[in-house]
This record gives sequence, structure tokens and C-alpha cells, in this order.
Amino acid sequence: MSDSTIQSVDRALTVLRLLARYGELGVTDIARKLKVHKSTAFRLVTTLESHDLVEQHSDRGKYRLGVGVLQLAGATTAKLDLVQRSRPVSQRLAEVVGETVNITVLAGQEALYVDQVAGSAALQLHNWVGQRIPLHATSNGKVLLASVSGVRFDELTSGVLKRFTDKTITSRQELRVQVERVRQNGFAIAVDELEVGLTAIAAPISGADGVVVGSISASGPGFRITRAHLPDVAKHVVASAQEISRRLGWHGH
Amino acid sequence: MSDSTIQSVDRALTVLRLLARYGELGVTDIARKLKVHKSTAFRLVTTLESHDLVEQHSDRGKYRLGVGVLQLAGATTAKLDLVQRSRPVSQRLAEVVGETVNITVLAGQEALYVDQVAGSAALQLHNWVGQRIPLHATSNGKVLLASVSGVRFDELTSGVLKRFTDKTITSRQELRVQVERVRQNGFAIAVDELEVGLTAIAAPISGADGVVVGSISASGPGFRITRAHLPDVAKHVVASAQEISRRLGWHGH
DNA sequence: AACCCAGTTGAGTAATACGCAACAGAATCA
DNA sequence: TGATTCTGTTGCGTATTACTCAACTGGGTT
Repeated sequence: MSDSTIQSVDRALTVLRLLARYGELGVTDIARKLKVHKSTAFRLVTTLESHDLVEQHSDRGKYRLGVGVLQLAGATTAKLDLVQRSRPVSQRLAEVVGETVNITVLAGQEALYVDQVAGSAALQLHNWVGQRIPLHATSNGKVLLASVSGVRFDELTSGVLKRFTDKTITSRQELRVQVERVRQNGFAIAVDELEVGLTAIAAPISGADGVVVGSISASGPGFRITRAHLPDVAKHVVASAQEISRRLGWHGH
Repeated sequence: MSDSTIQSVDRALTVLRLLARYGELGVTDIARKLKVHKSTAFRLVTTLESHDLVEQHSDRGKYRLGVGVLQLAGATTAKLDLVQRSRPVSQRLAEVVGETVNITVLAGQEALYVDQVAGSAALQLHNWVGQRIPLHATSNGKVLLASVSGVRFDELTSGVLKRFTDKTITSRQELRVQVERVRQNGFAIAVDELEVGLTAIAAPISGADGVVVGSISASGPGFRITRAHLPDVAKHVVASAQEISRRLGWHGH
């Protein structure tokens, strides 16, 4: 306490995170998880509801996140300086390599997608923006892991490394080796590690002080990004990452 | 007062909306707009910051929305039942007509994009999800307007009807006529009204009780969606809207 | 029909969040 | 360069505020 933070607001925001995690919860569930009285939980969600941040599925029903969140997200995407400054570079990269480009940052224990520009591929099935993906199974994640210290690495990989495909790295030792290679190469590759048939290449973006603030990647089907094409794509991704870093004020090597 | 809503939480959420509107604000600006003391405003943003919902650009700098919002949005998209149930239908529609498909709902005085599936077009420049677009200049907007009562129509169109192109409807009278036609046809068209070269067709989605809850549209360049193709596309859009309505529990006509 | 458990509402009290005033540092001005 | 006036930030006392408690309401289930 006395962290100059407001208790009730903190609780309300915790409710949002709970709903993000569990999908939908009743007033009683929330009260139990927050260790407060039912009526307190009720007033919290009522206030959130008045701003459309949560909605109840039916009268006297469970609560879930509402459209107000999407409204805020629209404004956020437009205003986040990383997104704002990287957008033109991302677009050019998507155009040049003809693949989908993503920007991610480290959020909690995962990689958070903050922007996406779709390439020339046929049908774009999914919009990843706002999604979180485990660090150990993506090129972006490996880049982000390569940017942190040893102890932080241990923290971020403290959980079980979930397996998605045969190629997913599930050994912390193996991950450490790969991440070291990423540091040397300046970019990361992930082939079939999150999804079979999906290849991705990522490079780190540095802020004005040289600290890595995010990661940019190009990803597409393995039959387009072949072993032969890979070095060429990597070169473009790295160049884009450096260009964005420059725009953020980084003038290192 | 005594709306069973918590004052401090309400203020904190208002801060988020202010930041969404103005992009970035200082503690003093926020305090002035909220009519509270600086220290109160400071504690509000500090609490929001502890949840990554806002971030300050630099120490002792202005505040803006943060990545936590995007994190919540990711969960919201996945959980909003409208998105969840419409996604498969949207994908099929995008595949069949080969154009970008959007789902919108009425939020405040505007249309809010809650989901998007990109068609087979070349380079997708923009992701509209979370964006809000004026009701009078889009096919989705006209569908949503057609679903409300006369008085609500007047409220929603009370502001000035902003002109985007030569074709934008800026007369409330003309808009009323068009909306009436939408009711009769069961779908809305917008050609060059928001952007020159952009054609869109939208149809209403009904919830379990028959009330219109949203709108689905297909949109693409005018040279692909020609006058000849239009009826065919419209048929698919209307069919998709009905399919989604059915999935939401609507068993009307 | 009786029960149980959900969400909702009213009131009193004590904890809490508010306003005040003083501080620290940047930017502006002289 | 120095004085002034912003900015964001912090400690503290008080009264407002938000919490707990208990009773209510209505749907589902037994």
C-alpha cells in the first residue's frame, strides 16, 4: 500500500484483466477472486459497464469484456508511438517481401502483437493484433528474449515451454543456445515451431537509448519463404528494424 | 450520484476516454477536464499506469494510452459473442466474393468496427478494427441507422454530416430517404461516399430477439465491384447476415 | 411448491481517496 | 545567467467515499 495507487481503481482494472483471462465471470466469481464482498464487485462491474468496458450477456447474467475496449484499442493503435513510427516501414517491408509483417513488444511473460500489415497472400485468416503468443515458439519471441538479461530470461521462461508442433523448442537449455545465436546473427528464425507450414523471421527494434523496445517480423507459408529465399528476407527484415530504430532516435552502430 | 457507480473508478475510465480522444495529455490537463485536484489526477494515471493501460512518453512527460489496452482488446475480440459467431461466416463470405468483410456495431454516435477478414486483394493497408466511422458515409452506417427509430435517427444525425467526397450524403433529408430504401431492400450500398473508388454493401444482423445488433459488409475497389456484379455480391452479403442472425438465435421470417 | 443461489439494492461506519500545500526539476523569460 | 513559472510528484489530515453487512428479488433445480 501507499504506492500512490487508488485501491478501487486498481480493483476495477484487475476485474478487466480477470475477464480477459477467463472470458466471462459472474459477480460472485469476481468477488471471490478479489477477496471482496459481492456488493463491492457488483459496483465495480456496474461502473465498468457504464463505460461499455464490460457487458452482461443477459440480464442477471455473467459479465464479459465489451466494445468500449475495442474503441480504446482503436485510439491506442493510432497513438502508440512505436506503431506510428514503424507503420510506413512495415508497409514497405510487406510490399517488398510480399509477406505479412508484425510488430510485437514484451508484455508480461509473452509477446504482444501491436501492429500488423498484411502481405499479398491470398486470404488473410486472422488478425493477430492484441493477441499474445508464447515467447519460445516464435521468431519475435526469441528476439525479445535475446534482449533481456540472464536472470530476466530465467523469469520469462520459468513456466513450462508448451509444445505446439514437433519443432517447438521445449528445452530451456536448447532455447538458451538458440537465443545466443540470435544475438550473434542479429535476427531470429522460426520454422514450423508455432504452426506447421509457417515460417517467420524477426529482428530487434531499439529505442532512443539503445534498449530493445520491440520486434518486427515477416511471416508466411514455408513454400514461399524457402531456405533459399530466407537470407534475402532476413536482410530486408533487419534493415527495416534498423530503420525503425533510427526513427525512434537510436543512432548506435 | 448514487447510481451504484464508484466515483474514483468512473473518473479513471473517463481518463482513458479522454486519452483516446486527445491522444496525449498531462496530469494538469486531465485535472482541469475532470475538475479535480492535480494530485487526484496524478493518482488516477499512476494506477492506470500500473496496469499498463497508460504510459508516459518520458519521465515527467505527458501520458498516452498503453499496450495494456491492446492486450485487453485481443481478449475482447476473441470473446465477444458477435465476433465469435460471425467469424466463420465472414471468412466464407470473404472467400466467395473475394473482398474484405467487416462487422460493425453501433457505439455512441458512430459505427465501430469489431472484426475484419481481409479478402484476396493485393496489399491490405489498414486494419479497421477498433476504428469508428461516421454513420452517414458508409454502407454499414446506413444499415445501423435503418435499424433505429425516428427519434433515435435524429439524435444520431444531430451533428453536421461531414463531407468526405463529392458523393457523401450531407443532407439529413436525403439520408432519411436512402435509409428508408435500405429498409425496403434489406441491404445498403455506398459508392465513393467515404473514399473515391471504394464500394461497399452491407446488411443487418439481428440478435435472438430480432433487434438489429450489428452489420456485415463487403467492400472493395469500384473496378472490381461493378454495377453488374453488385446484385450478386449483395445477395451473398444478405445471406451471410441472415446466417449470422440465425446463429445468434434469431428465427424470424 | 420449496429451496438455493444468482445478481441487486439500502444504510451505517470506518477506511479511503480527496484536497491542500510544499517540493523538485524543466522550460521559459528577462 | 538567474529568476520566474510552469510541469509532475509527494506527505499529511480530514471528511468524503466506498466498503461490509444484511435483506431483497427472481430464475432454476430439486
